[in-house]
Amino acid sequence: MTTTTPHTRDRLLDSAERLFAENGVDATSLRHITNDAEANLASVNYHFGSKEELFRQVFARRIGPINQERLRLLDNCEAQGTPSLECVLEAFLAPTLRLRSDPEQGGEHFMCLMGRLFSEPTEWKTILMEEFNEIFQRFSTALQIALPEHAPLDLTWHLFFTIGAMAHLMTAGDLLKTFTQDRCDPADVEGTLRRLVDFSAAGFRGTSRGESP
Amino acid sequence: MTTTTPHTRDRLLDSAERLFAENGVDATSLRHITNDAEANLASVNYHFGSKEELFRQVFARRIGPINQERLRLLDNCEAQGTPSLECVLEAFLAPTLRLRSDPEQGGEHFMCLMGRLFSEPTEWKTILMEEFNEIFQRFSTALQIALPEHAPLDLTWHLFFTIGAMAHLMTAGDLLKTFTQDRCDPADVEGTLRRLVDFSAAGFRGTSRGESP
DNA sequence: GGATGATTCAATCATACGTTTGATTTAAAA
DNA sequence: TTTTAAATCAAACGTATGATTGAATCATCC
Repeated sequence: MTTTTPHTRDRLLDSAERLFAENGVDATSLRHITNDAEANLASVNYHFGSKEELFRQVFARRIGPINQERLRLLDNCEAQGTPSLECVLEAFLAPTLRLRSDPEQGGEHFMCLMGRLFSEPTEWKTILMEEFNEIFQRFSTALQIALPEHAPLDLTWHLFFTIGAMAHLMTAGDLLKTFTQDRCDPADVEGTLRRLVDFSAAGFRGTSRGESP
Repeated sequence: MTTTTPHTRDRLLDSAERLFAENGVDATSLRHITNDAEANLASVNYHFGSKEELFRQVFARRIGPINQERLRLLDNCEAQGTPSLECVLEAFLAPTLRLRSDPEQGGEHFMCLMGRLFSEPTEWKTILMEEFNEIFQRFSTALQIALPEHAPLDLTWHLFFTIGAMAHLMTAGDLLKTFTQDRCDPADVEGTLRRLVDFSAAGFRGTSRGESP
């Protein structure tokens, strides 16, 4: 918003995003961030006022476009009449999972950071949830249209499970790759997305067979 | 292992477990812990040597019995011939989810702590994974027996998704309750367990219908 | 009861933290 | 060129951290 902007502010956001993701918010000091960004220690408080506000801005910079993309994809689904379950789920999951292959941006770091936020103490978690409320409501109704015969309460539970699987991919995807000696690789974003969409869709629709052997 | 044990050491473990779960490992200081446990600051380093070792012991105290219970339940499944998918999944999920209703213990705190560990920086995460490796291998083969027609790679992906949903329940279950104004309540442990088992089982078996509308 | 080892305690260590200050540099406006 | 505001800088603020010390206390055994 200033007349001419040196990019110190953006370097701070980039470094903070990466270090928050790699080491956690609490474990990342302003000195780590300013060293990494090759900026003065005081620059954080000059540009952002506090560490908490820096974190909020790191988050706000990315979450808006991501959720916009979610709604855009959902609109695409609904434009062709009653949307399919798979289409709705993909609209929800794709924008975050695709961050992993964000072209030459730090989207991968943000993905990891956002995933971790789900399990962070309440203080930070509420920041995430404020932005998520609208999305949650919007997709809940879309799911009810896609699966009209299911109880709304079931859909809520199932969406919650799906979010859990998504968050786990965001934070521990590299671990899966290590564990399986690269035979499962979340870096194949579209393949991973298809797998998660199919798994969740089957879960939403419910078991197709009886239970006891 | 000493002759007579005052219970300072146990009070430290209990307080650390609770505070680590509520505020995060990094954000919990030894002074918070010792104040809560009504012990002297130096007692942590006397009994455990360091904060990291305290954390390891908090974790080691619980994870062993939990994983033993997992294997016991899995043995129960396999004792009756070829185990059903639901039985195997329940054997995997129940021991952690049931921590929420642990009788007068701090199991709920540990559940939250363990769930967060999945998304914690590598340093702490590896501690979790060392203990998890055997369980992971054991249940992978059990799943292959329960679903012999499925590719092993698919089962690995699906187990990963299931773990994600489980971890999300452990760390953000209270959030689901708040969001739904108590209409979804993870405190109903057996009901929640049944929902997750059914959801995952359907996901494992795959979609029962076509995709496009 | 005195000796011995285990535990607790207050006090302090050096280091790191987020934040603030006031001077200095930079760059656009007059 | 002078003026003015934005931006950067080194230095310090007070507080908190994990760790350590050596004396004091406790319980136990000879």
